[in-house]
Amino acid sequence: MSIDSASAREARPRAAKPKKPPIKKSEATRARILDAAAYVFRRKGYAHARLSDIAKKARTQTSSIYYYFESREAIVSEVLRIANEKTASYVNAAISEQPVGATARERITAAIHGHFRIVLSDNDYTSAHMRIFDQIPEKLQEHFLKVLDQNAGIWRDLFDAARAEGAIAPDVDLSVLRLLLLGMMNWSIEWFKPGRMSVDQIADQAARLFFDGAGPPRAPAP
Amino acid sequence: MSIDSASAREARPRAAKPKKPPIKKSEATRARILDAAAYVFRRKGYAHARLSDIAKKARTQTSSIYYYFESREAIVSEVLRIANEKTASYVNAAISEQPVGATARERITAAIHGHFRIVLSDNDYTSAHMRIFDQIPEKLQEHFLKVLDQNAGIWRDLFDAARAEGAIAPDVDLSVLRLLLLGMMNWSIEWFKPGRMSVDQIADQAARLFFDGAGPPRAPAP
DNA sequence: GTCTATATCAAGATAGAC
DNA sequence: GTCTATCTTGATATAGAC
Repeated sequence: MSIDSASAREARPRAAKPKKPPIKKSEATRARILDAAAYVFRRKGYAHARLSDIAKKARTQTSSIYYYFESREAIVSEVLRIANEKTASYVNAAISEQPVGATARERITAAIHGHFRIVLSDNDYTSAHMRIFDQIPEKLQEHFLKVLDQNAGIWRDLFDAARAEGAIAPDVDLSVLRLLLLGMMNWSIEWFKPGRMSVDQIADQAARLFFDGAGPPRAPAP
Repeated sequence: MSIDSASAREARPRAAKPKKPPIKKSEATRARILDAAAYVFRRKGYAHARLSDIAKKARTQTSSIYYYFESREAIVSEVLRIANEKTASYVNAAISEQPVGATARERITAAIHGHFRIVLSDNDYTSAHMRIFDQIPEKLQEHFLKVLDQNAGIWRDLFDAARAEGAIAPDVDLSVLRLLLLGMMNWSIEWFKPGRMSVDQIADQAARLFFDGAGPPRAPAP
């Protein structure tokens, strides 16, 4: 079974028949199942999510799921693929909203805001990804670790540019810095409760911590 | 079933009988089961850990486990209790190793080192705690969230002292700061691989990031 | 305290009618 | 494409001999 099998279905162009609706029913059902799976995985984790839970949420039957996916694993694989796609495009969008002449610091700040927004959004796909990643079969984990590492490329580029501009001190290890920052952001799903502070306020605090630290200002070396 | 049922067994003093070894066999077996449980939970997560895996690792029988614990849940509860105990005492020890006149910054730095050491140690209990927390039954989660919050008291005290000393800028939100820091540290278990950098080197980078940020030094306001 | 055997149950997956 | 019925497997938990 290919990891991408579920995603390989494309809306194939067909001879124009005015009466046909643009979205086929089967596509809609498949989408409902995926949405339901993301919903259930987010709330119950991978191991405790039953196909019957997913079927119920998708308003269909457990056995009907097998018409669309060949196994439980195929479903989770597709959910994770979509989650990664969403995260990457979200962070990329946040960065490219910055004006052309923006400094590296401004672009990193924008990326931090984008990442917090997606992590703390009510998006079931990305939340499910965080929650279930270390419960899925090893094979899938290995595959998606590669995807994750590819997506980290955007951060590496950002950090390299920041160093070149002098926005990151020369004696800081860029890899560790990136991993510490991502951890700070990703872990927020464990404690964030809407209400006291907005997502953007938290992102501001994090960006400030990232560049300036929590301590008082200190003079540059003479 | 009380959450503490498993821990309630104490080495009860008994009339001195020189021949008796100080550690009863049953205590040793129980400890072996707990060690094995921590080992398996760490590697497989909660849901995928089978009692038979634990029994095998503990060199006993699945059914024998029920002589020591009344359920799977009782085992995990005891593992988590021990994990919390270890973490708290580790961080506390790191702090109290500092000399009496140490600054808040020095004590926080020491605590950061202590926390990284326990998170990235090869201790199965604390690693298992990180891995399985969001897979355990809700009732247990609620209980241990309270324990976690109690343990966070040490960080709150540290931060309050730092603010009083001016080591943390006045416009930083202390709660968010603490949660961001803990996330940065806790997430490290996801990416740390022994080799390139030591745990203490990572802790140094984190402490520096925490107080001074990754950016270049900036002048204090005049 | 430990072992063998087994009851019980839940969940993924499949068959085949409609 | 969807439904009912069922197969199959694997895991927790218990009974009872030793």
